Amino acid sequence: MPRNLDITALRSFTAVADEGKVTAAAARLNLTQSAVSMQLKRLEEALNQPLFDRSGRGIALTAEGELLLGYARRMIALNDEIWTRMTDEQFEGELTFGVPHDIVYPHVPVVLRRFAREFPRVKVTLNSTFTTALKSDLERGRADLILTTEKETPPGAEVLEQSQLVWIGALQGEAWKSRPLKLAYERACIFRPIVQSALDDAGIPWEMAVDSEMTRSVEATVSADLAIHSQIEAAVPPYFEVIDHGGALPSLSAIRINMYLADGPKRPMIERLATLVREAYGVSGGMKLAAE
Amino acid sequence: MPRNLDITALRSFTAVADEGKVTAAAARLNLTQSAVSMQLKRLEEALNQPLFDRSGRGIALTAEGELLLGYARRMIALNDEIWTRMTDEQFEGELTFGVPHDIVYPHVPVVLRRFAREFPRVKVTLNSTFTTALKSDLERGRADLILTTEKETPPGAEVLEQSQLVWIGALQGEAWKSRPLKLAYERACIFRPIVQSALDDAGIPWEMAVDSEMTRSVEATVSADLAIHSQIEAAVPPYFEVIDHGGALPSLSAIRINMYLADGPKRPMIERLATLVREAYGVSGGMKLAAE
DNA sequence: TCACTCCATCAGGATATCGGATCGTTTGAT
DNA sequence: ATCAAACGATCCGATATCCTGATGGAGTGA
Repeated sequence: MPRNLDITALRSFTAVADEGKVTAAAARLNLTQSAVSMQLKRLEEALNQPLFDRSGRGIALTAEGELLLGYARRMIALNDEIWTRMTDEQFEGELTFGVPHDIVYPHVPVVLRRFAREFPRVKVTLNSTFTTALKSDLERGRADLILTTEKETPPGAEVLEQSQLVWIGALQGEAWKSRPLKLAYERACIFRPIVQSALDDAGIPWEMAVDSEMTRSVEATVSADLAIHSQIEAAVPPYFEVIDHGGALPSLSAIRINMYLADGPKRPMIERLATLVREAYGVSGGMKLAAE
Repeated sequence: MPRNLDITALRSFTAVADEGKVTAAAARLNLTQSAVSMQLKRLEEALNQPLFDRSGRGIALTAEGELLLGYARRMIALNDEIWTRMTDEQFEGELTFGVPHDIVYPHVPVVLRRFAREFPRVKVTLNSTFTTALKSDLERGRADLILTTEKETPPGAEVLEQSQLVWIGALQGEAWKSRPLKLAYERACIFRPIVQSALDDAGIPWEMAVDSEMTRSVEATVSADLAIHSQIEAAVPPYFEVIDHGGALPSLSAIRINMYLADGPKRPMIERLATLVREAYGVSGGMKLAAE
């Protein structure tokens, strides 16, 4: 006794149920009438149930057949979903995801992992530079989805999180006490002008201890307690700590993490990636939910 | 190119994914190693995707394989659900459903129809007599589920609806104005003593115009406007109407529609039937929902 | 380096499935 | 009442599919 249903037979079954005639169903399926008839017979024998009422012209479902019909449709739908998911071109390709390097953690790795699980045939390239570079990438079509750190949320952007910019340094570091204050920033870091003008306004002398292109240099310098840096409160790496300066340093402005989506044929997958990002940041994503 | 997945192959696929080895999976499936190996090959060829990573000892899923694994489990689960639903003895048998004749409408036909759709292999016998007879049927195991009309809700019963007992008569009938008041009731009708004592208390003379075993006789007499009857407000048939007596007749007591479930091996299906009854009466059925 | 394990592949045979033809039944028109 | 058309079940021969058992090659640990 076969324990497994044959999807082909279920297709014939639903076709016959729809048409009410074996011959018509067979024509629609590009099969012979005899083939379809045999499939129905096998199905009935396997389940040991009469599925059709053959009295009279044509062929009508029995109560058992009605029950199976619902299940058969679900089965076929699932089969087809698997098929498109695994083979359809729509679900393969490449996506470029731009994220400022300082907010890659903690959420982005999780998002990438989940997305890869859902769309294994899509290769996601993570591009982590600075907000300004990312925005130009998006405009030129060199990125499909970007996150940014900005003071405002311009039109076309979607805010994921609003967080405070805070001073950070080495664990139990003392560098923040020295004057002139030693800073370490990448050249294009968007926080750099914010920090500099805040210090100028507060009348605190400062100097750029490291003025590099490389994130590594900055990290190393801060780790060695030779300079301090600033970071969004929600994304401080574990090997640094927020400086408890007790008012000795100026407060920094609030910063928003924004998201921008590119348009185009890849939009459905971009939306899906964006949804995962929203979930990671704990944003409801109301529209998407409402649509389902 | 096959558009339909083979459940057998999916079974092998999940077994291999679980075991991590083709040989072990084959043993579990009572198949040869080569058979399983070829099934995997066919799956990969059909989907045109590598599902396993064969480098090294054993065999591990690729990202595509992981995606398929989730789907495969759903597919197999659905297949097995269909199989048990269509062939398992658990879902065939007979059920006796006892309902007082005067509340068969409007809900019972709907319930029976839905239940038959869900369990075509279960034959439901509808037994409609009087509340007292139904309760004794249930106690003697001659009924699996009964509804009753009673003033109270005894322990072991569940109230479905509380409704007023009202006077009914023929459409635009005048019979309620005559004295002595002409009544038509079946001999065992549970409403009969209620009505009689209400009339006695109000000092209204009455006589039993029809005192029959047959519902038909009662209906015919009332339809002919020769007598009046009483009925639960929520279940007045369309060919009768509630008498607008303006206080000339006494108010009748409130009546509850209760439900009793028999215990035993058929309990799961009885529960399901009870759930449909609750839904029809608009009762939440909290416990059942909480359990899911 | 040498067994040992594990998987892919090949050849042969059993089984399943399909297409074409035939037969019996129902149905509606004459 | 009769008959032709429509329809589904079934039989037969051809083919395709799938399984078993055997063989070979690749990786692995002593």
